[in-house]
Amino acid sequence: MSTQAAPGGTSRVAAPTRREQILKEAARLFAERGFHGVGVDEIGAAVGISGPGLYRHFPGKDAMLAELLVGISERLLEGGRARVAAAPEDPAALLAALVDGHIDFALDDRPLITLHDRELDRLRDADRRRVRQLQRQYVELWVTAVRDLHPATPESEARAAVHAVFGLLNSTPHLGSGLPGRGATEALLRRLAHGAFGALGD
Amino acid sequence: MSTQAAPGGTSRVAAPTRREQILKEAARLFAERGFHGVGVDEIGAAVGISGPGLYRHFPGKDAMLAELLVGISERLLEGGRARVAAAPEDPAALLAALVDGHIDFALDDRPLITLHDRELDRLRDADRRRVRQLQRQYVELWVTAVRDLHPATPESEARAAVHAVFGLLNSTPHLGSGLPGRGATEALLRRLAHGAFGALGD
DNA sequence: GCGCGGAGTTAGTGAGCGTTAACCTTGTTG
DNA sequence: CAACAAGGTTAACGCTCACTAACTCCGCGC
Repeated sequence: MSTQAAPGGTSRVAAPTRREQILKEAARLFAERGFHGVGVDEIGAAVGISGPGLYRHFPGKDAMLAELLVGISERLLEGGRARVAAAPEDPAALLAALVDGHIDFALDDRPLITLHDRELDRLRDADRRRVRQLQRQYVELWVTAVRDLHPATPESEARAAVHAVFGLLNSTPHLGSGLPGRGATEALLRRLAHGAFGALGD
Repeated sequence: MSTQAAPGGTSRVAAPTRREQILKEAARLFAERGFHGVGVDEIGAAVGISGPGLYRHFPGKDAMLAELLVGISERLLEGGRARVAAAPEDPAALLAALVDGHIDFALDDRPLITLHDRELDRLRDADRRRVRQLQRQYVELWVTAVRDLHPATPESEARAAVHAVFGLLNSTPHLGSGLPGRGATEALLRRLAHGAFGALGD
C-alpha cells in the first residue's frame, strides 16, 4: 500500500509521498524544538520509520531544512509576484492582496513561518544565499507596493515598516491557542496590518 | 587586575563582573546561532577564558540561559508595572508609555529580545514555568491598557493584538543594518504600533 | 609566611547524535 | 522465476560537546 499516486482525476488531495510526510513532520519538529534540538530518530519516528531510513529520501538532515526553507521562500515570492501581476491598477488593492496572501500563508503553515526566520543560519552557504536572495526579492515587492501607496515614505523607512509588519503577521505561532477562530484572526491581522501601514501616511 | 569593584562612589558605570560579561556574550552568541549551536568553549573564548572556566560562575550552560530569560522577563514586567503605576490617568498615555518602554528595550537589548521567544523551550521545567508566568503578567498589563483605551474590544482579540504588536516591535533584530538611525527607528516603530492599535477602534 | 579559597588551566570521560555499513523484504519486470 | 531496485531494518563508528577531575596560581587575612 505504498505508491498509489491518485491515479484517477477525481481525488482532489494528492496522496502525500513519503518525502512530503517527512518534510511536514520535520518542519513541525524543527519549529517546536529547533534544528539542533531534534534528532533524526525523532523525525523518522514521526513518519513511522526509524532513524536512518530517512537517508533513502534525503542526503542528510541539513538537506531537509534546506528544502524546507528554500521551498517557503520560493512559494512566498511566487505568490507575491502573482498578486503583483494580477492587480496592477490600485496600489491600495495590491497591498491588501499582499497582506491577505501573507496572512493565509502564516495561518496555513505556522511551523514554516517559525523556521523561516529562526533557523536560517544552519544552512550551507549556497542554500543560505539562495534563501536570502528570495527573501530580499519578496521584501522588495512589498516595499514597492508600500511606496506606491505612500510615496512620501523614504525607502529605508518603508523597508523597516515592511519587516515590522512581517513580524506582526508572523506572530501567529506565539498565540498558540486561545485565539478566536481562523476567520476572526485573519480579519484582526488584516486590520492591524493596515492600521500600521496607514500610519506611514502621517 | 581582576576584581576592582569601582571602590569610590565617583564612577557612574559599575565595572562589569565576570558573571555579567559572560551573560552578555552568551546572550549575543545564543541569539546569533541558537542555544544548541554555541559551545561552552566559544562562550569562554568570548570573555577571554577558556571552556570549563565558566563552571566557576555557573553550574551549567542551561543556567546561563535560564538566568538570561528570567532576567529579561523580570525587567520587562518590572518596567511595565512602573509605567502603569506612574500614569494611571490617561489610557492613551499609558499605552504610549508601554510602547515606548518596549521599544527602548527592543533597541537596547536586541539579542535578549531574540532569545526571549526563541529558546524558551530549552529551559528546565521550573524555569520555563517562571518565565511563562512573568510573560503572561506582562501581556496582561498590556491587554488591560488596550481594553481601557478600546473598551469594545473583546479580551481574546486584545490579547492577540498585543502579541501581534510585540511581533512588530521585536522585529528590530531582522532589520540588522541599513535601517535609519536609532531615533528614527524609534519614531517609526512608535507610529506603526499606534497605527495598529488604532485599528482596533474600527 | 602560611593556609586558604577564588579563579583558571588542561586532560579526560561519557553521552548523544549524524551518518554509514551490511543486511533484509517486497513488488515489479523481462 | 531470476534479477533488481526501492525502501526499510539494526549495529556500529566517529565526532562533538557538556561536564568533571586534578592541578596550578595568586591575593589576602592572621
